[in-house]
Amino acid sequence: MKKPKVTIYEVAGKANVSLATVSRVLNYPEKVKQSTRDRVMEVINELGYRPNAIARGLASRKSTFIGIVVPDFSRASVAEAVNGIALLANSYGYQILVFPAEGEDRSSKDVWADVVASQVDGVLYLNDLVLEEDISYMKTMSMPIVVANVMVDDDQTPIPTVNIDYEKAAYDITQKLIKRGRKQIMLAQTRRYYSMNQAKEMGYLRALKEAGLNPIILRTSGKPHVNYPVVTDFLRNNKVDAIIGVRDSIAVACLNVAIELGHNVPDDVEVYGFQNTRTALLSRPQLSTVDVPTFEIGKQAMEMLTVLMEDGTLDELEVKIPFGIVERGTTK
Amino acid sequence: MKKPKVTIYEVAGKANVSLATVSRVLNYPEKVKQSTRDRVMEVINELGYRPNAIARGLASRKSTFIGIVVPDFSRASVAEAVNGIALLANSYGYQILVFPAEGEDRSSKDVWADVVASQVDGVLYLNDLVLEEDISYMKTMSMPIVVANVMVDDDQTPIPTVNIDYEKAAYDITQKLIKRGRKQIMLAQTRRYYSMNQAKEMGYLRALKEAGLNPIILRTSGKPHVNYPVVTDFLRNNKVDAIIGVRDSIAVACLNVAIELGHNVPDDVEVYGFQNTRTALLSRPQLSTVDVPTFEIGKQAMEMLTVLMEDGTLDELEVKIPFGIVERGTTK
DNA sequence: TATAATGATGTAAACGTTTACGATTAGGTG
DNA sequence: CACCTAATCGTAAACGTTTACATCATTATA
Repeated sequence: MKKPKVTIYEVAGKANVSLATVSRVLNYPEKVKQSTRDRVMEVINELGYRPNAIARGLASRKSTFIGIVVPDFSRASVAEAVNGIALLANSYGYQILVFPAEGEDRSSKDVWADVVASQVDGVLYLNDLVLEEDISYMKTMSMPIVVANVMVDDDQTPIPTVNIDYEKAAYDITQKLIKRGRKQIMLAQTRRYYSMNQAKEMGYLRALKEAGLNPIILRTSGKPHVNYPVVTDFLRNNKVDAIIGVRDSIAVACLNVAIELGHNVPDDVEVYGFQNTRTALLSRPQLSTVDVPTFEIGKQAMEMLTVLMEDGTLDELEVKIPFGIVERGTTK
Repeated sequence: MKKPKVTIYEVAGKANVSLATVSRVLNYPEKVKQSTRDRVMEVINELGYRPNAIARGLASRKSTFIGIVVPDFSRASVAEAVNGIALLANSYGYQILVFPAEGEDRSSKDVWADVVASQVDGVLYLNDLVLEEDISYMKTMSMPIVVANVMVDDDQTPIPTVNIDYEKAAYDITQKLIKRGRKQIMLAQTRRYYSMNQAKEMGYLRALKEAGLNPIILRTSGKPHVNYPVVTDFLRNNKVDAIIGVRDSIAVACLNVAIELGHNVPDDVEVYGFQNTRTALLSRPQLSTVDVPTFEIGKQAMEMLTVLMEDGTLDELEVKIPFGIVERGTTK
């Protein structure tokens, strides 16, 4: 059963050429004569030879590995983005190494140390939560990095990012609600500080201010079971006629509570979410939400990373992907 | 900004020892005298030296990389499992390479070829869908493989697997429904063939047969938007008093349709799902479901893989993780 | 005190590639 | 035919580690 790995030497031997030639047919086919190229390729197929990626990485001083640093795979947004990344990475011949940044016992320092040790050619950072510590590590790294779905506040040392314009998205939906006559618009916000959610809050506040309305912000968790009582309590004591959840799951939690408290959705209260995940389709009524093209974000980020790795330069450092607003049953 | 990578030579030079000694303090600390070990460690920290994982892999003939072959990251079950895997992999010093198996243009052959080229020390296979082709590739591979959340039908060449007993889980919930007097129990099944879903169907059928009841099986998609019309149509024309969805999302879709058709849940019809994802918590009423400890499955699979990679032998080839049944608002 | 055993370190050969450089050959050119 | 250029290929030195083996120092044994 043990398959002895076939090396470049055996291919070279069987094809009556030097190992350098074999290497060349793989890497610079145009540099070798058609006839020998064919002969070598035949042997390669016959023997099922696959160059050892490790040795190749060592010799060429580039690993063809890219790293993805993520806090938590189970977040829907990152999983989709990884799909997008994988698609492109593959076609560019890169392999993907994942570095889960979570875990109490793993500090940022450890994670980044692992990243440099692994010799990846570039890094994609997909954290929702902006860690100052991570940002400062990124700035000292010598390898290409692009950051997706995170807003980096500091403008001193710009880092390539790809995002949607969360501020504007929040502004847009808030304004829509206002135009439809809504006056008590609540924002269901996360308790922890996420740069993206902060941006959403900014957009929300800007729209309210322009209309001369007062903000109603409820800071709570992202987890349904802690959400329900908090939201129930809040909605009992505060009159609202519209709710914006910074995530679909939070929006749906609010939606459910509102309906159980006897409100009519969307007549009495309208609800918007953010992300357009599957949960938005599985609520009753179905959730209106901001459509965040996570897959596209991942693809774009990977695209930018490849040009960086090929020593190219980016014409745009902070890319904004267009977003959509999908109206379903929770709005009018 | 360019950080010249520090190599083992520089550490050796600065600590006045040979490179072999440095290597030893990292790999076999007990083999070097305390005093020199301390001195070397000091230099390592000072210089921020991290061994080049690639070179290490080449020299030691093991990469400390493991590969995860998955069809789709956005599936909730795999994302959670990856979290579990990552946790353990890290503590064992393994890095994770992901191989997305999806994509029309990528054949199984390509994927597995990439896997062997990457020189991973072991592979975790997380596909829901059992591809005969993949199974046969796995059997010819010389590296350790463990398969999680997939049922491998063929018992000829046993492959290490970790799972929950889906057949029994389905049997259990079906039986529960029967005991509560339900007679028209519908199974909302996927159209494509998934080995796990097949197992669920078996358990469902077994319980029904024991009770002398007739099966009602609806084969549909996993996607909400195609589900709704199909399920609506079906429920209009068939009387059912209980629904089991092979996935939470399918169960919730059925739940929503049932309620919109005027049925009372859980009085007129009860609903069970499978997986216990976040969607189960965000439905109204909250979904009763089989709790699949995906995270644990991932952990266990990784655990088994490490013993395989250390040339150990597994005492149990097909591990079954215990499951739970959580009763919420859609059952009585 | 001589010798054996052990412990601590150094030397150098691997690991499987890529790639600079040089050698050879073939194809023109005058 | 002599010469030059370009195409083609081979030789050998990297890449940064691990590790078998050799060497030297130290301690225990007789």
